[in-house]
Amino acid sequence: MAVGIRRPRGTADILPPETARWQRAEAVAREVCRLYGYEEIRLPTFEHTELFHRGVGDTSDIVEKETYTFVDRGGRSLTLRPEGTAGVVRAYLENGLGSRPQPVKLYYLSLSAFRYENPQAGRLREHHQFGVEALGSDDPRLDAEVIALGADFLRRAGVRETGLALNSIGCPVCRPAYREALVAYFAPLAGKLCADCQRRLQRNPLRLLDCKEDRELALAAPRALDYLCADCREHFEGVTRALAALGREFAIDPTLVRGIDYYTRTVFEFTHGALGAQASLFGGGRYDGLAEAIGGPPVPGVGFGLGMERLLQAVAAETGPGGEERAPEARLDVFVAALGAGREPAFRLLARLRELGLVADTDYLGRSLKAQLRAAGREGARFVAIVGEAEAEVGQVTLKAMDAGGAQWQVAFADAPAALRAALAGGRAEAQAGAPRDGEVEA
RNA sequence: GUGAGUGUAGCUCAGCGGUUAGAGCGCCAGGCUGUGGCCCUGGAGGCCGGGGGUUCGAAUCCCCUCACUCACCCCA
Repeated sequence: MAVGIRRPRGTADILPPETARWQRAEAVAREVCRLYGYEEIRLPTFEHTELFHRGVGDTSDIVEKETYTFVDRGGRSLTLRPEGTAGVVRAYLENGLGSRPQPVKLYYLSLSAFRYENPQAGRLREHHQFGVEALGSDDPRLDAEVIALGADFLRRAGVRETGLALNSIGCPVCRPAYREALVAYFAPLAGKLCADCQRRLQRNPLRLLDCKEDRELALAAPRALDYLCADCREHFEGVTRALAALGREFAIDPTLVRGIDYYTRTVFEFTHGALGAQASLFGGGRYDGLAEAIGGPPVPGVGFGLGMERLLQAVAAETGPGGEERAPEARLDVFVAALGAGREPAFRLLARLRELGLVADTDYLGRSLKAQLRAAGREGARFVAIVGEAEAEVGQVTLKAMDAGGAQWQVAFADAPAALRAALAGGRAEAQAGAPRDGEVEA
């Protein structure tokens, strides 16, 4: 209200203490990736528009009506990435990662993705994804590994109430037949289909299964699994066997197709009950044709993308309202309170404490001692170092414990850092033992 | 792109035709010429989202617009 310019629709400012929750989730993601042997990749935020048209697909809703596309000053058509996979595959090809040991296993973290959508719960115009891509192998065990990695991440991040839906949508060999079967099934029912579905019948019949208008129709439709070629059937069985070997539970959902065109064979999705209409926590699958589609040699791949905002929403829902509020405060080892002539030496002390690795801060508002102590308490300081007129005169520092006892003693200015370090390391008992007895004052 | 709901202090909200628009929390200060938490007192902070209209008079009623929320579509 106070400012004239506000953030664009569908974007979010992420402030402390919310950023701390992001950092915790990100730390978990890095750790899980490390265990599975995935390394981080960072990519440009925008790519040539062509990449997404050929990769994600012209007939996908994402490219058809949700991209942020612009022409730069050099006349190039560029697009803010709507997802992460196409860029990863492009980078794999462009940087010759095919000549590294295969498979190449990569992850990206809090990668921003842009889609021109109407915002609602769990949906933004800019959101952030944690994703994983394993390139260079079509081994079904790799599909299972990617799924297991995602599941482990969810569990460690604090999400338990989640379910895995799995399906296979075949490959270029078997999909045409399935496509025809779908059209044959839906065509006589065209009159009953919604406007969008009328169009899908022509352009992208698989997506008819996605329609929420009439679940009965979709559930009764021919199933992709029944039309798989021998290779795809074997692959799918391999995935389910591998998941069983890993002890992972899943439910086969014949209507699961997903909205991005590059998927082949395996598709999967984790859903969570606390996300409103946007139940999908993360989704992914195999994309063996993507590298070729964007002009490279055939490179099989499998991966997923996970929405960080939705993840944190799910974590918050499971932690409970109280737990979410109780974000750990930024603890301070020492608050340096300064008054009058003490301000110069106090500022030097502050720098010295930080050099020693203590978390230290001071007052920058010229406040009264009372107010500075209040600030110290608010920031969770364990000790306060007071350097006022009196201390400055005799070259000493008053140290005060901020616990219930509030013990207080004085040390020479030069000894203050060591005394504070000892007090912090040993707790209050040692702190007092190390302090001159006659210097102690009861609060 | 479509539909519904909501816009009042930094936050959560009250006020819903009638003097200078309020509370709680938070922030700052005082109560104690230098001692935190609890308490008390005070202060700062609002073009009542924006524009137009109705009216003697609009935060309040009407219209438009923008934003937010939820939902459709689709996705993370």
